[in-house]
Amino acid sequence: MNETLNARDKILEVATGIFYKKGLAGARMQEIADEAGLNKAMLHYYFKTKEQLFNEVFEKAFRIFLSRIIELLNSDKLLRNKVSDYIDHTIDSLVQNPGISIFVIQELNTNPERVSKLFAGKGNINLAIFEKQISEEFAGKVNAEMFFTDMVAMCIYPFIAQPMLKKIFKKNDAAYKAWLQERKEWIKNKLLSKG
Amino acid sequence: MNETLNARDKILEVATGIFYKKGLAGARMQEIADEAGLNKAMLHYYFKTKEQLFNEVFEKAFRIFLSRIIELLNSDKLLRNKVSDYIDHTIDSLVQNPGISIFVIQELNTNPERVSKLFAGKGNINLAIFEKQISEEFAGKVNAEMFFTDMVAMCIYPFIAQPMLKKIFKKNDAAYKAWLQERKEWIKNKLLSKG
DNA sequence: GTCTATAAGCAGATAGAC
DNA sequence: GTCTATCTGCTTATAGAC
Repeated sequence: MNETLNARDKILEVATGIFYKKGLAGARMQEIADEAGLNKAMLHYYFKTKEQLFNEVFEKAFRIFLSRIIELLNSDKLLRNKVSDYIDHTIDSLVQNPGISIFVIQELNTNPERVSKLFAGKGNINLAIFEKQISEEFAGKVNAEMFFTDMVAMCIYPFIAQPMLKKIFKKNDAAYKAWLQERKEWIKNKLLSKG
Repeated sequence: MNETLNARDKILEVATGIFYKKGLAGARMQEIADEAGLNKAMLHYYFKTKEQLFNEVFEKAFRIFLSRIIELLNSDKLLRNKVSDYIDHTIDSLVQNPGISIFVIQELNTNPERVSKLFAGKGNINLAIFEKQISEEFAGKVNAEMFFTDMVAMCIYPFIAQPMLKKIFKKNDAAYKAWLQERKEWIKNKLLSKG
């Protein structure tokens, strides 16, 4: 990315890529050091332990993955704008951060205590407003939890299952990216239609 | 589960749980041995290396996760039966195999070469029949790739994001399981309605 | 701040007795 | 088949020079 980063940021950038791909247990400090162009001692100088380096990477990932979504859902935008913005933002953000969804999900599963901590901090997702909007829009026929799950699932799953879907649909990287753009509109229609 | 398993099967059973939770790199042969009630030497006696033990676990997981689905999709059932059966089978199967979805997805991501190998073997997913059925049912208005992705995503995502969704929806294990049963019917309606 | 060299501990794998 | 004891190599982490 950027060649003018200081050592600490360079380490973080490189560590992000490696932790995303290999997880905490699979990543090697040596590999991070090599790819960042320094030695292991420097990693420990800036981050003390592997776990601390990992924590910084994870917390940033979680913010990217979730914080704007919480904000958005708790806002007082119109439902269809809210949904539309969620879909655009999520898909764009995941295209720009390859591997982030699996990384976060994997870690939250290995380490479920994190979920409690993280939600306790930044403020919870408040479904109340969303629920009210859904109920109004669909005359009580649509369950907010189901709607929310559908929305998130339809956006995130294509990233989680990317290798499998590429294979099944016989798409290369470029074609898959284009397909994800099409998919934005598909999801909006699917969610907001009154079937 | 079963107390009358022979040593090899007991190891496999225990290893499955541990690999599901911690992955290849995070799992410890010592932990598997302890939980199976024997020692590390026995693990190597039956499986030679950790990787070979892991491979057996993964291949079985992949079969559970995918093989019946391929069969089903390639069958000549009516579309609505096909979809309905897929949803019921997938959700029931994932309820009975906690952690399997993340495990398979994680491994296919760490190790994408596996995807090619596995699909090369058991026979590919053939979308052709499915595509034709969709096109007929929805008068050409529904794209088969999008439909397929929606179907899979809506079923699997609730398992992948289980810790997060439990927290957001404030459900305990029992309530979440009940909700998953409700969700079966919700997904069927959502997919098969003509909005 | 950055490096080299090394300590300390751990985990996978094997040898060999029973 | 099952065990204990041990080897070997790898990985995190630190000590200490510059």
